[in-house]
Amino acid sequence: MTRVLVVDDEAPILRALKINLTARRYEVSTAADGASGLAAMARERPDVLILDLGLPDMDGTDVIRGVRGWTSTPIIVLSAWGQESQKVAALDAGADDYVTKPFGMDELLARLRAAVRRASPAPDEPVVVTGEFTVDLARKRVTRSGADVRLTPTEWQLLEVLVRNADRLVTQRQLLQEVWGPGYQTEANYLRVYVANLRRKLEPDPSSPRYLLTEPGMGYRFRP
Amino acid sequence: MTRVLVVDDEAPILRALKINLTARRYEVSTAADGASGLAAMARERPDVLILDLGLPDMDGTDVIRGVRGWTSTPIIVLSAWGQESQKVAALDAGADDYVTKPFGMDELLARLRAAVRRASPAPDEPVVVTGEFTVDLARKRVTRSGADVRLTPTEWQLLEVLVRNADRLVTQRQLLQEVWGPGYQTEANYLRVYVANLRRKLEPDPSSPRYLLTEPGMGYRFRP
DNA sequence: GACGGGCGCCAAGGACGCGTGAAGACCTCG
DNA sequence: CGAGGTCTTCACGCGTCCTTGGCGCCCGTC
Repeated sequence: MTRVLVVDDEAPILRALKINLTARRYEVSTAADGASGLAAMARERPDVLILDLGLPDMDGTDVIRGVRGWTSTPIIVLSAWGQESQKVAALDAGADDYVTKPFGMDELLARLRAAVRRASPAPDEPVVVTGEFTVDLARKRVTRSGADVRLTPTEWQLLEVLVRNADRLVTQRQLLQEVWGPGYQTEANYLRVYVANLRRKLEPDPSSPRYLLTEPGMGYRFRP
Repeated sequence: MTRVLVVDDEAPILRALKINLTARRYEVSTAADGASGLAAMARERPDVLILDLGLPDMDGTDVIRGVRGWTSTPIIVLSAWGQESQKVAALDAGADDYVTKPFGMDELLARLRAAVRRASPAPDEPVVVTGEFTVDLARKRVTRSGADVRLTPTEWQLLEVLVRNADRLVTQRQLLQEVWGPGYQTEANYLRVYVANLRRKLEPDPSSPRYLLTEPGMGYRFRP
């Protein structure tokens, strides 16, 4: 299910969006100001952010920059009519789309669909195979010699990031950021623990890995 | 340079866009109806398509579907005010963005930048080759005659700075600053040690380097 | 021909990062 | 309310990498 975070300080709009989006089978969470919006982004990792520019505590473009600092989650911006310079600033700060209030719900929903579709251009290779195990990104399943391998949520997220960047070196910072969120960029401990777990479950010889390689001092690399 | 194809049947709008976009250093080509627009897409492979929905010969959403059949080039749609159902149909057909006429040129330009930015997340030159070895910046990988070369973090950082400034002289100060940070700008020792390491790992004859050259008294230079 | 600066090279120590096991905190079920 | 599973945190041993100093060589200069 697609998860949407709505950040707006006007309660009626918040309620209207929540009702409409929930009816369309989106999973909706909300925040009423910029600071708690940023916090919610990090905590809940929604698939899309709908952001009102007229927040009480922060400038809207600063919120956008705060989000863009660590993720490319699509951002749809809401704002009052006629503030064209704001539009430009928001788009340049990294917003993906812009809707002017008052807006039609149908238009917003269409833009939402477009944003989600753009963000997931992954009909490409949903399943990756190695000599030892196979990873099915779409089904979120891992099998090894025919049998399913049980992964915890964190283990799966970590593996997913590595597999999506197959053959690429993924920095420790990047891994921590994408799995645990910003603010964990120094907790390299977690990586050691969870990479060890994955190796134990996936590698033929966990102590001399063939697929989940560590690049000392830099990060990890998945080799298909 | 970014290439834009504008498809619109109204000559004044076509001219205005062409003038404004050209002034912004876009490379602009035009078409006046859907059929020639599709032909131009296939022929010229622009980086972005700006499409007016009100064309004389075809329905706008059909043009979008025709384009989406074979490429994911960003599409920005133009249309008259108030036709909300059209907007929805266009976005669902695969358009990336939507601008209502009359529109401000600044907004269109901002949306254009956003579309291009989304489409090309990799403005880098990811791989550099020499006669002896290849450096893949994106994958953070160095191969020499087919085999991977193991570099330590510091070695890699140093090599990366040199490769990104290929053919340019990089001063010792700059290298020390970018690899070790400010405050190390006098520790020229480090450079000697690590350049020697890199040469040992990459040069065919480390004692008479062909790719990692010393510029006495100044710094170093990478020659691809 | 002696001198000195800049560079290449080597080797040793100390610091740092990684893998590992284990224990406590936390959450989510039954 | 308890039990199982999951996440966090910590300490230890080991291997690697960084730092540092010294030495010799090749230049230029005096």
